[in-house]
Amino acid sequence: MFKEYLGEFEELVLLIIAKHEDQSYGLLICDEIHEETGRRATIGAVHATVVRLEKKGLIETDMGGATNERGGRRKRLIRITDAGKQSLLKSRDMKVNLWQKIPDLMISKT
Amino acid sequence: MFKEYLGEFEELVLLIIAKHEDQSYGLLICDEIHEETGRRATIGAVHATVVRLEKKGLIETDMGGATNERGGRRKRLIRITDAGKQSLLKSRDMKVNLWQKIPDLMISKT
DNA sequence: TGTATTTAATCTATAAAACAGAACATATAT
DNA sequence: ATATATGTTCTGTTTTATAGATTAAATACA
Repeated sequence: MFKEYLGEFEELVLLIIAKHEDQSYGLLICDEIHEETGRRATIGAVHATVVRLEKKGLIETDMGGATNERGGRRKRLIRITDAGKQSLLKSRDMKVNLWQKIPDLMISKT
Repeated sequence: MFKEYLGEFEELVLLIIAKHEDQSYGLLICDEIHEETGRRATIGAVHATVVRLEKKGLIETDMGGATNERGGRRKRLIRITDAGKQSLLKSRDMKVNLWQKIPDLMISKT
């Protein structure tokens, strides 16, 4: 079976998908990762992760219709599932809980 | 080279280490992961991660002296470095930022 | 019509992180 | 001495993460 917890990149991709409600797709996720975090992910990395998230039931996808824009291939539209939301919340809550137990020295005095 | 970002498990282990200031060690981390999250990690997984974190300069370790407890081998004591603290803060800030942009529908209505 | 351009997914291969548990080491108690 | 407790280190495997080349499908326009 697959892992019970979201990997680091899986969580990032899923957060971006959650942000876009149900109009997310591969290349957009790629761009958004860069805009939101400054980090460059390749389309290959994003796609592999999307496949994995779908297998785990954390997202659902289907091919969009023809665009009214310039041109190009149909998008694979992505939306987060309830299980995906739960997974994000669980991950967040776990870390919030741990941060509360870390002493203040974390805010390093120079 | 290694990855620029903390992996999911790396972050968890580093949070536990931060919590313990400078009295952390392998088996304790193992136990704490279970107590804090309910999740069972093996000592092998923890140790491999400690080695990785040290290579990355996010923690420092050295062997402790003889214990005054029951018995047993010396502990490898672990403490987080400034780079480690920065890494945790960066990871947290990135996610806090993303969460702020996720619509309320995340809190699912039944 | 047909060919260039744009947009985007899919495929192939590799590296890094996560995981499991056996083996080994080093204390103390008796 | 040797049993027991505590803890690290080692070996091997699976899952995630990464990169970028290739393929596909739509529109524009000559």
